[in-house]
Amino acid sequence: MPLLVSGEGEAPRRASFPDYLEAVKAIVSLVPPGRVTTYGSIARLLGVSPRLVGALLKANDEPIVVPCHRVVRSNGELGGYSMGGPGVKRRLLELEGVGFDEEGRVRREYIVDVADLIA
DNA sequence: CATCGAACCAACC
DNA sequence: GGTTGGTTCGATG
Repeated sequence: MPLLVSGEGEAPRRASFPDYLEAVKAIVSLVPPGRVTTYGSIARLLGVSPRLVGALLKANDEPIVVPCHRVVRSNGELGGYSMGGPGVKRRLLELEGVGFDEEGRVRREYIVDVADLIA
């Protein structure tokens, strides 16, 4: 059951890409530095498929204002990164204080669910 | 731990 | 009009 949004003076319509993009931006910016969240976590909150979240972040216009590097896979692997490759992504996270294990995965204790951030 | 399949929407060819 | 993506999750061996 997807979200419903209403533009000003416009009939309510089914939320679509740009709308979800806004939501994701807001959510990602809630994640504090030194912590990471997952695609699935966001997806559940918005009621969409995790795949869509990936597509959203890829379509993200401004990676600077929306730190998409703070979103990783649920098993701790980095996932992809459109700009600069995974190496850059890992460096950024390390810079923020996120810990990695020998396998190159984010340690569990650094991963938070967005649900927790709201609660 | 590794593999398989299904769910979902826009972009791309 | 078909394939692909920054994926996930449960089931199975």
